[in-house]
Amino acid sequence: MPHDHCPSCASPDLAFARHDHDHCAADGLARAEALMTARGLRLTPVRRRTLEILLESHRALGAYDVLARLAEGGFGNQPPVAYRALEFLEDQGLAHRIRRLNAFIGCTHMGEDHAAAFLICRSCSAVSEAASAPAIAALSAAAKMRGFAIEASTIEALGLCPNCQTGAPE
Amino acid sequence: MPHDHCPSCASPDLAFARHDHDHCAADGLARAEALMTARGLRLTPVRRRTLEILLESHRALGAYDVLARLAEGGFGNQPPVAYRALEFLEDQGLAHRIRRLNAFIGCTHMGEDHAAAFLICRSCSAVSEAASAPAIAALSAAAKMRGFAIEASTIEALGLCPNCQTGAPE
DNA sequence: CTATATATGTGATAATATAACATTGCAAGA
DNA sequence: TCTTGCAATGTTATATTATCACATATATAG
Repeated sequence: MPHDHCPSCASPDLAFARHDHDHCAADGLARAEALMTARGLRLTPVRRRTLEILLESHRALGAYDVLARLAEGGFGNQPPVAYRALEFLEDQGLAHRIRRLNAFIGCTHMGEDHAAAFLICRSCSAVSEAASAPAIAALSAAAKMRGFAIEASTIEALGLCPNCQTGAPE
Repeated sequence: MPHDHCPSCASPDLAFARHDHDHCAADGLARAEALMTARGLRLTPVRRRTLEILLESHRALGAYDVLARLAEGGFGNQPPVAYRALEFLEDQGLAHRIRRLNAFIGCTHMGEDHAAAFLICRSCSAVSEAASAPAIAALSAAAKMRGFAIEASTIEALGLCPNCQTGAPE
């Protein structure tokens, strides 16, 4: 399932693939702007810069890493500055929290109204985003048996990305 | 899939069901002892007590909650005491970490050599353990497309358990 | 232009987790 | 039986992650 908005994309997700990352990041930012406009919400300077920082790589960044980068740009350097921006981006589906790493990553499927699953490389820390719908469907069977109503889910897999499978530490 | 070791069990997992919890907890402890013996490892007093504490309820407990309970019993009350015991139990599959809650819960499927998925009630905090194999199978498709090798996974769903679906805060 | 809501800044602190090293106690082989 | 070595526990200190509370600033609607 290539991105229909990204003609150069032939892979299900770019995180592990060599690609024009400048394009990738710029595109993400543009999509975010468009979404915020459409929703009547504001991608303020802190929020925009926070997203920009996250989109610089396909790796998850801790809130304090983000905060340090924000401070470099003249924004406040107290934790709430970063946490608030990150929370906003997460609420809007522009970024995701990776619970396994206590860290955050820019979304690579903005606007696709998605619940996401993540593949996290334990060697290079790259994170690829996948649709979680199939996994949730599987979980739903267990939920149904128990009468449990699922509202949100966290689906993360740790392992090795294709680039790290040769010669990575065990 | 009822527990074959538990004749009174008609449900896939007991966490949300009324049941003889004394039996449930005692059984868990006994199974843990048996497993440790079989593996030639030691369920020392701290570890045993830690497991006992976790098995007292089908709720996840923070490491510091566990620590306080351990201290009551005369064990050390510094964080590593709890974290080490919890880590040991987790490594042995006797307990699980719930990442969404930064907390730990006693395993309800000891010895079944399982990767587990969790259904977490946001109202009463009860946690039910399910097999994660089906969900992981679904994720595997995405992993395969990307050439990613899954080694471990975190699968957690947040929602409402059957007991909390009527009249729970939105 | 002003009232209001939204967003940001700041200081303090809470909650979670680990590092490093000392001490104890069990256990296998001399 | 010793003793030697390893596994487990205890303790101090500190790192990391996250939130609260309140002051200030900025945008937007009326």
